[in-house]
Amino acid sequence: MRMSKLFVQTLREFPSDAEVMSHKLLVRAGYIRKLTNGVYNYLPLMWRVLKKIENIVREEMDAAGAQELLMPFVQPSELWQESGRWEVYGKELMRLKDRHNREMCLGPTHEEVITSIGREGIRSYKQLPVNLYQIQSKFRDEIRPRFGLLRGREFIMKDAYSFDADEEGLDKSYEIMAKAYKKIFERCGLETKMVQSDSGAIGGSVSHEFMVLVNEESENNAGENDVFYCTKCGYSANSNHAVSILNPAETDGHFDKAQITDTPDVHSIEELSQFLKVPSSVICKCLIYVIDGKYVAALIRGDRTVEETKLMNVFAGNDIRIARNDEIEEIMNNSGFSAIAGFIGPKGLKGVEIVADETVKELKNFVIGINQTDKHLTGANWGSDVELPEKIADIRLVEQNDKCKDCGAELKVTKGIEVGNIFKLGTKYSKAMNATFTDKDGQEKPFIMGCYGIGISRTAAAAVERHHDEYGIKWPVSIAPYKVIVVPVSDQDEKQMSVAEEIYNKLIEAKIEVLLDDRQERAGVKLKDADLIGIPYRITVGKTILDNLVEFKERATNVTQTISPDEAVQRIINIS
RNA sequence: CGGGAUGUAGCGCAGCUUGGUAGCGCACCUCGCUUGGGACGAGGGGGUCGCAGGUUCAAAUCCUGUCAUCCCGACCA
Repeated sequence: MRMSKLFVQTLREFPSDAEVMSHKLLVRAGYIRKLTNGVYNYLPLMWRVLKKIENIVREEMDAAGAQELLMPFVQPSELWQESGRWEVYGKELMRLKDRHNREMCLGPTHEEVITSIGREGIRSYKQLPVNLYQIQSKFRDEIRPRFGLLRGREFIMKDAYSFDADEEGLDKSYEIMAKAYKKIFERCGLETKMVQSDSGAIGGSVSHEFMVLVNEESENNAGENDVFYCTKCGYSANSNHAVSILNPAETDGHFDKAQITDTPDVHSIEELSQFLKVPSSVICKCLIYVIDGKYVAALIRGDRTVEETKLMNVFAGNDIRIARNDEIEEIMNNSGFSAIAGFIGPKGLKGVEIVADETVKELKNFVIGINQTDKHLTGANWGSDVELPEKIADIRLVEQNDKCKDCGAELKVTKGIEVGNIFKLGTKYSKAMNATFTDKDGQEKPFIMGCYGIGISRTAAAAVERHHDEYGIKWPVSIAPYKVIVVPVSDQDEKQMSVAEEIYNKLIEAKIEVLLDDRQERAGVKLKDADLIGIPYRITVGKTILDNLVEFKERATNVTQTISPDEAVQRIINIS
């Protein structure tokens, strides 16, 4: 491709509305352009990158025995009613009506559609297992789209769905996908970590995420997830799912008797700890949440933090948020109290479900709110002063240096970009939607399903996050839009131009994806653009061509060498 | 949903306090000159100042509303 004809506009400055590097660079280098909030045009260079990633995904999915198909982007509400998700999916589901006033939605994922395909097409266990996948745009009306391609509302995703006759079959299908994913990301030039995670709105039991770790890059960290991992045994999990052994802390408040103590204007745990001169770990924190519209009080040791996803899962909820002050007021009114936030306790709460984290069980002579403003109960004990809630669960956020539950070593935390995820769905959708097959024994049984996603556009952005420098992008060769760019320094110099053309033609002949910068620009512009766009190899034809020498540059390392044009061509051909 | 900020040419921005008919850099077009790291000179094109009302002889500027975008928070008990 000749640069003079290539549809690309590079910018001299970074766009003002971009925060993370992948967003800044992809816009500046002319790969993407925002159409509206969270929705981007993929310009020709970007589209080449996306197709590269898609093809790697296709090759590995096909090799793993999956078959590609394409499902509609617009889906009827009926299917979502069947699965029960029409009600629970929430505002992220973009709903619309057709001319007959029928309710439809834009596909944020395709479990419902694939389940309907499975139940129509698979009648017998003899047809199983089946794994079907597609590569397609998804639309999720995110609360807050950001970071360019990393969290858009419309994005390209590969989603695969497996159907098996039994759990063993699913385990096998899951294992095959886990292996395929590892290979896919490796081929894309991305090192990933497979971590345990919460299964979220998709539903199901077991799930893992593939994370690109980005902690090393200090400024503008694009990693939206905290990943906890054990340095010894390899345990790793998303913070929404990670568990640990209770960290040791002072659990005895050393108050000699239970009594109501004045704590005027002391609202936070930190203030309370300072005021009473006790460690925060002997304070029993009580947080009021709203889960699917219902009030929940969560008790946790004062030095620890509630993990909202874990808490929500205790109640099998879909939506969680901390209660507003007016809601706390309502609870107080209903329970015959009048305390404000900061002094809430579990005792006597009406219309509120109570759950306690494991951390509060062992507390002795502790401090707790009693629904009286400016007062706390000190020296409290379970049973005699406050009832220990029946519901006890692990609802705490793991912290760095907590001990690994598998081996006892210390856990560390790092930031990650989730580029892929795999779920064991089980029978969640097949049961709800009555998708069954006839098993060996003649019995009608629901499919045991799994689903497997890869964010294609996010993977591209993650690659930029991982591979760039101050001058621009450094694409891994496997997903670069072009492999090599030939740059004649002066378009006035006939010799330089003719050699550049010659190299260009030889590379085309060898079926190499090559750019020729034949623009009438000064050398600086062409060299800057080559770095910015991030083509992995550059062959620069300058004055030294009189000695039959060109410059060969590898973008990944920025190492340059002076070699003959023929050798440069040969080197490119040898790099596959 | 709450808080903060911003909307002026394709991109980056100034002008607004103190109202007077819109400007700078980059990009774009023409000519000259220049060619190893985003040159230079001369000339030129491009903007209903987010939108809608209001105040005024006069509004990018003041007032009201609205829409959009960006950032932060979503942990205070």
